[in-house]
Amino acid sequence: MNKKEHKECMSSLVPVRDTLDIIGGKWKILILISIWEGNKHFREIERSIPKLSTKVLSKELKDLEASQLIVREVINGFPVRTRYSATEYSKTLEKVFFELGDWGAKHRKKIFGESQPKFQGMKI
Amino acid sequence: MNKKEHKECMSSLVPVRDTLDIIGGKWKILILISIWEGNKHFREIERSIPKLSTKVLSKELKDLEASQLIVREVINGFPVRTRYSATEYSKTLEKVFFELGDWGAKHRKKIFGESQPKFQGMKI
DNA sequence: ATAATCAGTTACCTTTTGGTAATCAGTTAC
DNA sequence: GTAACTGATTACCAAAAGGTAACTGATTAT
Repeated sequence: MNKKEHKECMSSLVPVRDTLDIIGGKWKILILISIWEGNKHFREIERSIPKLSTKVLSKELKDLEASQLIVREVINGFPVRTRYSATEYSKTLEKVFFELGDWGAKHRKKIFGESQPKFQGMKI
Repeated sequence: MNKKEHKECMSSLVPVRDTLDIIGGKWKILILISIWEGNKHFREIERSIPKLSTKVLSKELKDLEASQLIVREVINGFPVRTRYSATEYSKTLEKVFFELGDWGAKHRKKIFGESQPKFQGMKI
């Protein structure tokens, strides 16, 4: 066994980690999907995702903005409102999402049989 | 705005979360790739991944085994050895990995330009 | 006047995660 | 006989993540 090659062979993994750093974690994709589905405002997004606190939402939105997946606009008005929207760039994640969802669905069948749980039953 | 639809629309997300629960996190894919690349034994895998501690590796291997992505065999012998190997089933993750890596590579280019960091430079 | 809405921020505390070092038993090399 | 290797497990501590509740300031509805 040639131990020389151990460390170098892992470099293929860096981009994979990059992606997971950006969309991984408990909330990022939930939030992205919520915005894709049409939720635009802070409270609206918050209410669309059970158990998500304002503090965490606030932080995650900043992360997503920094990754250029969403845009934040402040609308001056009576009660100040902000509008979050998904960028064109965020749509490049479509294939990634499709594969994640596809594998997850098949895996769920393999493990649990045919049952398809509701969002409620999700362990968050 | 019809608030009725908020909760139901998120159900598409469940399988995506399932997948991320299984291969997400700091170490899971690193370990899987290490095994795919040919590392078979506990110490061998440990040494192939900088900064990975025995405690965490031990836990992650159990998780991966529970997800049926790897198999653990104990080989009775002089110093007891264990052999970890990737299952056929783990190969169904190929497309997922490809998309994760592909998006990550493009994203890295978008953010940093052409530079391609070594494994060493990885933030772990 | 009082309460509620909007979009957050802050302080405080708990839970989870992760790292370090010691230890186990058995065997081999020096 | 002493050290080192194998594959872990355990106890102990540090850091990170996450939850709760209070509060901002302006406005509108009761």
